[in-house]
This record gives sequence, structure tokens and C-alpha cells, in this order.
Amino acid sequence: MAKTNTHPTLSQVARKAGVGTTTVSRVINGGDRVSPKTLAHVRRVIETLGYMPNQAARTLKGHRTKTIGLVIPSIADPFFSSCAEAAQAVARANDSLLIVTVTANDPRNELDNLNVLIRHRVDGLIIVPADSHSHALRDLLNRVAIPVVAIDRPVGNSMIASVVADNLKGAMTATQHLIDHGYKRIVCLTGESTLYTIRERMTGYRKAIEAAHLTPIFDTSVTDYRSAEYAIKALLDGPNPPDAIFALKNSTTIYAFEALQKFNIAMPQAIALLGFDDFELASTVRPSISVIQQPVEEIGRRAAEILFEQLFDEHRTGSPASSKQARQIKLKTCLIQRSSCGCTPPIN
Amino acid sequence: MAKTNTHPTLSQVARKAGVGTTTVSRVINGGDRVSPKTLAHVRRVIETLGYMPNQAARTLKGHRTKTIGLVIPSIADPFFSSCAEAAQAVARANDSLLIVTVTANDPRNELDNLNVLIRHRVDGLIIVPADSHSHALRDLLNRVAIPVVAIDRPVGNSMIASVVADNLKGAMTATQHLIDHGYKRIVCLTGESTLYTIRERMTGYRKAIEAAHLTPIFDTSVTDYRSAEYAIKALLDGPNPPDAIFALKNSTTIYAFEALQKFNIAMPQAIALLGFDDFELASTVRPSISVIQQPVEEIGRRAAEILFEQLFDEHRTGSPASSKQARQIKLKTCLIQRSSCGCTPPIN
DNA sequence: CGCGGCAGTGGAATCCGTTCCACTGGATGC
DNA sequence: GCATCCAGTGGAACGGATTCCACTGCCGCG
Repeated sequence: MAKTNTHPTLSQVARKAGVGTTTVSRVINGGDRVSPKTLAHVRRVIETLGYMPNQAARTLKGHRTKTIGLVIPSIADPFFSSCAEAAQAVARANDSLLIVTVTANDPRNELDNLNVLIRHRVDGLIIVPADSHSHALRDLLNRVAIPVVAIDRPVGNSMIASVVADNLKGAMTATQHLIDHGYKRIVCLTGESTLYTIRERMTGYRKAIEAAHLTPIFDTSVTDYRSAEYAIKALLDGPNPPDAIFALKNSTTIYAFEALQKFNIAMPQAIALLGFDDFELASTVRPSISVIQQPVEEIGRRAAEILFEQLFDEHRTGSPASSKQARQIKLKTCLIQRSSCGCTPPIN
Repeated sequence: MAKTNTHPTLSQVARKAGVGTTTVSRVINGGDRVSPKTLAHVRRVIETLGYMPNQAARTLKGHRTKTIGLVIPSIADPFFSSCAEAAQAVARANDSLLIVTVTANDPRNELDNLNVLIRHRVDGLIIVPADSHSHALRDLLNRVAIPVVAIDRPVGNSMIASVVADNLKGAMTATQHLIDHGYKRIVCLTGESTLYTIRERMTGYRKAIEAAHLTPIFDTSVTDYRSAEYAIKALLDGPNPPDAIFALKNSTTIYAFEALQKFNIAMPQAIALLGFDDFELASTVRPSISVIQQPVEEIGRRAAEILFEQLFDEHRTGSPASSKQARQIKLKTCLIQRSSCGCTPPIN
């Protein structure tokens, strides 16, 4: 029952310490313009009372909330959680709190989440737009006058800064790599193909294939283990069985890998496998899987850094800094050669 | 330049709509006690102005912030991110915002994070205590009069509710399973052994081993790939090579698996492997790895549910509900039989 | 000696929703 | 017909920290 249940307030501290509220406020904000004696005394009172400033009251007055919002499809997805962790670190370094909300790629959730964050008056936003072309999203982001950075996918037709992996080039590199190693019938497993990233990767694949005068082969049917088995069986039994598989995302890669295992199809002897996006166990499974690796942490980190830069500029110039064209950053991907695609892995 | 840069306020809405602030407040809170005509009119004005209530001002008056805090070691760890996602869902269902902060298991970060959350006047807390016996932590949690639920690890010597997996029984089941299948020299790979969960698992292992009159063999040295190779080589070259390995956590399981692969040691013929904590690819690698599975989502979900129950009780009774003894919930783990430990996996 | 200036301090207005209370006018009850 | 009640509404105090401005001493300089 020692619990007070109600937080002490600044003026209670002031009264108990026999000083004015101004002084207490100064003490909790660094103690400038306060005599050392008063400082120590007030600090002691704060300690004994267990006083903690009320953020809501602060926010109400000053205009920075030291809070930024991150809107992602899922926390459980390693890609996004790594981004989140990197952004967190930057936020902390800037003395800010990161609030993460999840959309499950549903534009309605996305709008809800954004509304909540805006109510909380976040200083800025990092967002993975569920639908790159949503009007509602663009309108909302245009209306709130805070810095926004998109990651993983840009927001179409807008002045919003973005940090994404160069999916197109990555896919080209991957495809070219397979071509260079003599593969001729390279099938591209897209999984769901509505997302921006997947479409970029599809384009990259097509470009490389066409440049080599080969035939692009797309399969959009693989969305789980079962469909992977089915699709791979169909492809192998077909008239022109593929000699390589390029899977455009993690889950698809794993489904394909699993199916190939099940059919006892040797990788890379019978079929090569190359995935887009790295995952921890890609190097542990046998054969280890070659992949295009995205700079996950860098995406989160850069996005947060750009956000805080914008915040800083805004603070300096007073107005919603938009002088320089919104930056569209594309980060290089990296081909990780392992054993699933016909090239000797580097000695390990 | 269409941007306003400053959010419209409730009284601006009121003025523009030609009504009182009270009425606008009622409209944004559901529209009770407002005539349909006024309601529609005010709604229209809100729409055109793009008005969004300022959460800070709300918080300042009413006492609920509709915000709960989650303090975990890492977002990138699948175990915790799954917990977080489950807790998120419950929070959303209760119309609350979940704020996730990460400690990297550092007690200092933990205290910092808690302070930030308390400043923000979260209604309640879910926490993975970095150090179960920290005085500072207990004191802080005792002082703030808000509901707290610990997950994964209980807070020692306190009245704080907790939701954890039954690590001890899980480890006993695992060990017993190995014993039942004829393994006699079962080595236990602990990895870092300071954490509560690991210690519980160690105890479970020891109990089962001793009940079967076997000799417990602990190895605490495995913390990365290299050390796993070293340790396993040493064990196999030793006088009494083990016939089974029980790894107490994910990373250790993977390191051990990798090392066994490298040495071309057949699982489970030469050595059985059983891990604690499931991971997505445990079923994909060859051989697939048997594990003790924790009810990850359930931990997050139950914790959040208990928190909201406490919040509800508190709301009903007015005071920090602590009538019934703080609940310590232990959730059952589950043995997932796959092929790495000498038992035929269920037909799949 | 007198005045500017500065360190140290406090009073009070301010930020923006919420909510208690008071008020109006029309409908209902006896 | 008069008292009651209620739906609908607005005024204004309130919550807690920040911050502008004003005030008091005291030092130093001319």
C-alpha cells in the first residue's frame, strides 16, 4: 500500500522543495541557470518523491515529442524486424522513442495506424507503404506536415523520400550470374506478384533474360509447400524442364528448396537454385543456398538517419524543409555465392 | 505550401462550425448527446479541416493513455518478435497502442526504457526482465502503480504476474525422450548459462538424467560456429563420446547442427540432436531437427490478456487490483518429433 | 556613488481536450 | 396550468510542464 497510485507533479516537487516551478523545470532539463545548491536540493526532492515528468504535458507545450513512428507489415518478419531494430538504434541515439505498428499489408490498418501515430504527434514517420498507389495514403501524408521516409517500397508519384534495395539490378545480377554459368532455362518463381519489390525483381529478371536472348519463364503459383511441389513437378515433367530456379523471395525459396529435397533432385547438378533475400539458415542447409542479399540493417538505419536529418533541417530553418528534391535512395544488393547454384562457394 | 504545418485544434473546429467546444468533443467521442444535424455538420467541418485530436492533451486530462509498453531484449529475435506481434494484436483489440523498446539484455537500457515508458504514462507494462534479481528494477516497478506482467522470465521475489514456458518440464520431457530411445550419454549444450530460462532447462535435464541414474554432462562453451566445432570434436575424441546432444537454445542447436554436418556425422545414427525452441527451418534442413517447442504466440497473447484484465479490474474497483495473488502462469511446451533424434517422424 | 548587467529565481500565461455545471426550450405528467 | 424532465448545448475550470517576463541582489566599471 506504499504505492501512491498517482504520480507526483512538478508543482508538488516545487512546493516540497520550497522553490518555484520554473526552477524545478530547469533542474529536470539539465540544470542550467540554477545555483549548485538549489540544484542538488531539488534533485534530492525529486529522488525521494520518485518524480517523473509527464510526457503528455511536455508534448502539449513544446512542439517536439521526441517520438517517431514506424509502420511495417509485420514485426515477426525478419526483414522488417531487422529494419526496425536498426531504426530503433538510430532513434535512441537521437534521444527519441520509436513506435512500431503493424499493418499486415492491409491499407485500412495502415491508415488506422497512421492516424494513431499522428494523434500522438510523432515528429516523423518511416513507413512501408502497403499500397504504393493509394490516394488515401498520399493525401494523408501530404496533409500532415511531418517528414516521412518510405522504406522497401517507394510511395508512387510523391515527393516522399525513400530508401529501398535496388531490386531490379539485384535480380539482373542474379539472373546474369545463372546465365554466365551456362544455365539456359531459368524459371522465375514469383510467389505473389502484386508487391512493388517483386515486380521490380521480375523486371530485372526479364531484362537479363532478354538481353541474353533467352526465354523468360514465370511461375506465379508458388505460395506454400504444397503449391511448390505441384509447380516443380509440373515444370520437370513438362516439355522443356528448367535447369535453374530463381526464387524472388524468401518463403518461395524455402518452399522450392523443400520440394526439390523431397523429390531428391540434386542441387545444383540437376537444378540450380538462387534466392532473393538472405536468411540465417541459407548457409546451414545442405546444399547451402545462394542468394541475393539486401542490406537490411542499412535500409532501416539510413531511413532513420534521413528522417532525423529532415527533422534537424526543419528545426533549423523553421519550415517543412523540402528545398532539395526528396531523396530516392537505392542501396546495392550483394550476391552471396553458396553451393546451390553451380559455382564453387568460397573456401570457408 | 498548401501544408498547414500546424494541426488545427478542437476550438478552431468549434469556431468554424459555430458550436461550442463541448459539442465538438462529443462528436469526436462518438456523438452521444448531439443532435443528428449538428453531428453531421461538425463531422463535415472536421473532415475539411483534417482535424486530428491531440493525444497529449487528451492524456493530460483523462487518466488512461490507451498505451502499453513492451520491453524486450531484441526485436530481431524471432521468439520475442512473435511475442510482440501477438501482444500487438491483443493491444489493438483493446484499442491500445503497443510501444516496443529493446534492451539487448542490458539492465541499464532496461531502466532507461522503463523510465521513458513511464514518462509516457503507459497504462501497463509487459517486460522480459534482463536481470531477474535486480533491485533497481523491483523498486521501480513497485513505485509505479501500474500493472506489470513479466514474460519468458519471472521477476524474482515479487508480486508481479508472469507468463513463461515451463522450461524445466520441457527439458525433462526432452531428456526423458532421449533416454526412452536408448541414449545413454547425453550431453547438454547450454550456451551462455546465466539466463533464467537456460538454468531452468539445465535443472530439468539434470533431474531426468539423475532419475535414470545416468551421468549429466554439461558443456557451456558453445557460443558460435567455431566453438561448436571445437567442442564437438573434443567430445567425440574424448574417452566416452556422447550418443546424443540436447541443445538448450536455438542458436546452440544450429551451431551444433552445422558442426555435425561439417564432420559428416550422421544424425541420428551416430549422434542424436534435440533442440530447445523451434525455428522455421528446423523442419526444412536435412535431417529435420526435433525440438521442444514453446508456445511463443501464446506467451505474448496471454501476457497481454492478463495485463488488460488487470487494467479492467483496476478500472472497476478504482484501486491497483492486487487482491488475488499475482498469477504465475507456466505454459506447456511440446515435443516436436522430427528426424534428428532416432524416432521416426510422423508421416507428413 | 550610480548604473548596467548578470546570475538566480518565481509568477502566470499557455498548450488543447475533457468534463462539470448551468442553461434553454419543448415535451410529459399530474 | 404548473412543475418536471430531458435532449441539446456552451462556458469555463482543469491537468502538468514550459517559457516569457519581471524581479532581486550583487558585482564591476566608470
